[in-house]
Amino acid sequence: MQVRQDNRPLYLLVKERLEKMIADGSYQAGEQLPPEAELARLFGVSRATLREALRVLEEEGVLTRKQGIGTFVNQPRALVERGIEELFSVTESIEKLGQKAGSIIVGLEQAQADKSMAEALNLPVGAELLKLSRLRTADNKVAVYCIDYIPKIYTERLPENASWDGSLFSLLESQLGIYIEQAIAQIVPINADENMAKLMHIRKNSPLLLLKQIHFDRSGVPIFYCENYFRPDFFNFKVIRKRK
Amino acid sequence: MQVRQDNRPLYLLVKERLEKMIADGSYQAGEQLPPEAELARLFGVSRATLREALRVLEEEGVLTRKQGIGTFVNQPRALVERGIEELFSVTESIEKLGQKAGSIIVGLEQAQADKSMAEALNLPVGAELLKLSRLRTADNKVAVYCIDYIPKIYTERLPENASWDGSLFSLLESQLGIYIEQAIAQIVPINADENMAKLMHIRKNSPLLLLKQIHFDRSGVPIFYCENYFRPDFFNFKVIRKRK
DNA sequence: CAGTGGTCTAGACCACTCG
DNA sequence: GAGTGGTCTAGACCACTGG
Repeated sequence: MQVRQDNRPLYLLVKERLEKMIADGSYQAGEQLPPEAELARLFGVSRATLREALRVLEEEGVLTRKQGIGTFVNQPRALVERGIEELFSVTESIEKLGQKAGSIIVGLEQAQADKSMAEALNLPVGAELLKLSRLRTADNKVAVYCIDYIPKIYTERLPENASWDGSLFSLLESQLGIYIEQAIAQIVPINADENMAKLMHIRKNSPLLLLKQIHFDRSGVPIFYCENYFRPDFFNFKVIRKRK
Repeated sequence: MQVRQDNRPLYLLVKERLEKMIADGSYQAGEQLPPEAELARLFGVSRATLREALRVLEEEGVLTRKQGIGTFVNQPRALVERGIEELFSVTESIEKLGQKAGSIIVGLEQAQADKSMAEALNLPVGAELLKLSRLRTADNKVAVYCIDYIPKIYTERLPENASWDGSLFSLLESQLGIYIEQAIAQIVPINADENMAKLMHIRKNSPLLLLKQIHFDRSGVPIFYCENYFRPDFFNFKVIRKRK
């Protein structure tokens, strides 16, 4: 009796078996896999299920499929580093480095949406915002300067004692049930001006990487905007670029 | 003469009809779609085909599906700009701006792979490379400074009269059948030194965006490495960041 | 031409969410 | 329990690639 003790989907099990066979050398890099029909028979699943497994593996870059030719094993990726295309909060970024994340609040003030900000956040011009300026530290050394602009419609629903010290992502999720799902980031190289240099303990004109980001929730509703100035000696930004 | 008969897959037609219905307001942003079974009936296709259409639309961020709840229409994306996560050659980037791409060759010399380069390109240390330095122009103004390192094993297979003026991507594909599929890019903000400033007709210490890229073919084999210095006043780099 | 992956169907059951 | 999307099957035909 063939029982599936695992309640995980069948195609994931197939995917794992394929991964193992590639890892242990049953199928070498560059080699062609057997036809889908044969693989399906081999694993004892329907071709649709096998194809779902192949689809995931192709999406992960393990395989390449070519119509009319076959399915091939790719070279293993040497670099598995997280790229900037994966969104995480500044707090998470610092913790990923294995360092302790901290915050120093520099400013907390009212602001009004100008034309471009209003457009980005889908608000009327002049809508009230909270402008939050913070220095973010990694092991007590300043690593990022963050300016967040959060619409008042959200901040006024936060409890009085809400803490601005940690991750905005966590605050929005735990207090308001808003899950930040993605962001559009604009990448700008910039030099530290006198003020910024003093705040971040770096020399004037040091190069910084500025990320201007609009954050969206699960439904694609823009939630807040921020400008983050990263010290390039603390962070190593990568991105996977794919041809279309 | 070719009349466009519709050979396109059924699921793409279904996808287009859905997109239209969303665009014309039949299904509003935030609204829940009918169940998959009903939609399949409505379009006269099997549920599997309908689901393929939904899968693509979800991948493109148009829809959100939640098991046990339903399928929902997302807010339309305001920004449809191409992001840096899509790979294109410098030539393509300039042409996308609607400007004329040109090249000025600054240097063409032999080089040997040092440890990090050898590791990146999966070559032995000391392997011979061609180092190609070029200024790339947009409407005859210098926009990018490119240094490409291409293993000799590829360049020696190129014809004598090969032109280094245009896109390396095109050259590799047309002459060697190597299709560059993706790249890993490291993003570094940097200031122009005296030499760079003179070459690019900018002021010393102007901020530049440096992209250090390893390019891979379809099978994941590293092909060549390059360093591109972009003038931020010519290029606007964006990236879509997604939470995992 | 033969062989490959790509698409499609009809029907079934499972897993999750909510009232 | 009722309703949703998630998974799975068996079989069929189509479209592309190469010799």
